[in-house]
Amino acid sequence: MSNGVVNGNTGIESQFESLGIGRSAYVPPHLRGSQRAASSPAPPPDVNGWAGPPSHALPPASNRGGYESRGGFSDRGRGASPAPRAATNGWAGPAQTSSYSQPASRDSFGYGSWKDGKHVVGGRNVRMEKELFGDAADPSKQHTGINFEKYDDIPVEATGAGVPDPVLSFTSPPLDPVLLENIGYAMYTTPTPVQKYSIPIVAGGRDLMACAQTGSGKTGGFLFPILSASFSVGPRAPPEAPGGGYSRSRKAYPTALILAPTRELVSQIHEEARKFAYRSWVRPAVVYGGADINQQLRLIERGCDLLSATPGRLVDLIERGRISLANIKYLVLDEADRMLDMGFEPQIRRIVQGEDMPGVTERQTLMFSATFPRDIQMLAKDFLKDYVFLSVGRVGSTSENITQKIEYVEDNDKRSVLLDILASQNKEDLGLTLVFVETKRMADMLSDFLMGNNLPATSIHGDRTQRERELALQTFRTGRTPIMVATAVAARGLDIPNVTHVVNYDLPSDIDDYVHRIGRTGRAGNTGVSTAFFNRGNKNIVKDLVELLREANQEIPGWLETVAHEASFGSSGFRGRGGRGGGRGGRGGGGRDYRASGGGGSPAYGGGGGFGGGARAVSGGPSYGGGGYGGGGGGGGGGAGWW
DNA sequence: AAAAAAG
Repeated sequence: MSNGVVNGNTGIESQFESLGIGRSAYVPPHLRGSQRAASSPAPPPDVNGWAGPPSHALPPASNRGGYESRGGFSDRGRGASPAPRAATNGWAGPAQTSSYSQPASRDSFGYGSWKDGKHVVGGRNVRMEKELFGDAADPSKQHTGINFEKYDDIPVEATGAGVPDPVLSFTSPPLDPVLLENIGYAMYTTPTPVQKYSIPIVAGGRDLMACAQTGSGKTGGFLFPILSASFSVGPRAPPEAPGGGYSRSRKAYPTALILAPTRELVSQIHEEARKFAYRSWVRPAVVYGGADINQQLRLIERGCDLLSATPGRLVDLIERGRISLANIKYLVLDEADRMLDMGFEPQIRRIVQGEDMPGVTERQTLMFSATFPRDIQMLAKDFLKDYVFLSVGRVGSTSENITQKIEYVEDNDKRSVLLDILASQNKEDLGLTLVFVETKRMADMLSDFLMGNNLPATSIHGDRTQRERELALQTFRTGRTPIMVATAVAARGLDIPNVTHVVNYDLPSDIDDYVHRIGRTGRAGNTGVSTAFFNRGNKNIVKDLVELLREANQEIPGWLETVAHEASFGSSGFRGRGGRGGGRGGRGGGGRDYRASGGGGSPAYGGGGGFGGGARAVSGGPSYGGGGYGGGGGGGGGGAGWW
């Protein structure tokens, strides 16, 4: 037993290290923690005592002799590679996995391998487990307090030919036992609705189009089945490799590719992939812009089986001949609608259709998108085959775990009102506050203002360097700067535990953006508060906002209803229903399987408004037309209106 | 209109 283990001292110094403060070498987020490990002691024996290990799980790693205390694990130094290290310290534990037969291989202790057609599972590694899964001293990595009952309220609808029955729990089969163990370490106990469906769908070899948002367990929804199958089936030999074996070329041949719109999102997906690939042969890798490309190249060379990437940097690396997609078995497009909004379509089409990626029938493709407008339907038609369509309701908006407040605040008063809010919550509320603004300039100005008022704030937006962005996220996550001012870069997808308050200092003009923003709090069934500053500049969102508040059973200020009524009255004269895109359906689902509703030819082109109350995508008119987007409204006769 | 992403 590891009696000599000392706890504590995860303190200032190591935190500074992990933040890159006081050290010259910049450490990207996906490498952080491996440095710190050298100076931080092993966790106490009970730290890994998560409840209910699968029956095949090994005993807690701390039972195997405290090899860490021998100090042979120093990862210190530049680069802190995630690649397997020579195991200088064999543990004396029981030989419960096949990896024990090769104890000194570089594949031991956290890294597995694939040998002679079999999965050789790596031994456990306390340091790595602590880094990947967190512990009591570092809860920023843990999904504590997940309210799984809330998840069961989320409506899910699966359509398509031969949809497999959803699974009800994490079991083997269909999931690989090694993956189940990792799911246990991450303390996920029950699959979310998306996962219940996606696991058998992907395991059955089907393609998937899912309308779902982060927060619904989407990342696990694609990582679990992909990793599970990869663990069991093993790598695919690169087609170009001479002699059939692995060539020693410097080109990487990932078998799974995940594309996502922002660097932070890609980084976050990679962190999840690292967790669930623990001890397996699969080496996750990540590439995105704004970071040193040579360091990314070095890391890719050390292993690149499951690659998370932003499109631009990936294209760059393909052009340099350092990544080949010829080996891809699994392709995931995350936040597909957002990627198209950001103008990534040419690059995505190039990656999927213009390079060496296997064709649609030779790979499995999964698309995730919050909405299902026509351009996404087109993409689905081109990239997917006979797919199952999954529609998942919203987590945050329809449930009542986020208290949404709307306050009328003129632009000139916003600063002082924000100070009031922050001051009043500071006393008892130890959670994090995320403040959304519309412009990068405002983000800078506001965070400067807050800091000038002795409030620990930081900011994140696209004009800050990648290093600054990552540092901001890190200090926010860890609570060193519990206030973060953000632009749209942080609106979607980011999963930051413990955000208790979201302030919409500037309301967005798109209700979907609003939903995403407030969804940064009240995660996973926890409660959260959202405050929005509303004034005459936000007229364009008022109708959808009121509708949403009503749906979510929130209190609606009388004045807001008045505004909504008058705004709607003002525009309804010539626009019928008013608002944009015909409104949303009853329960706020992400979209609708346009294939199911028949209606004759060329469904890819939408056809028209034959879908009562479905997603905005299939309502009449072009997605961005009609003036409901921003403009419109006011001019047309609202003269007697509230303004 | 702004933001994001390749440099």
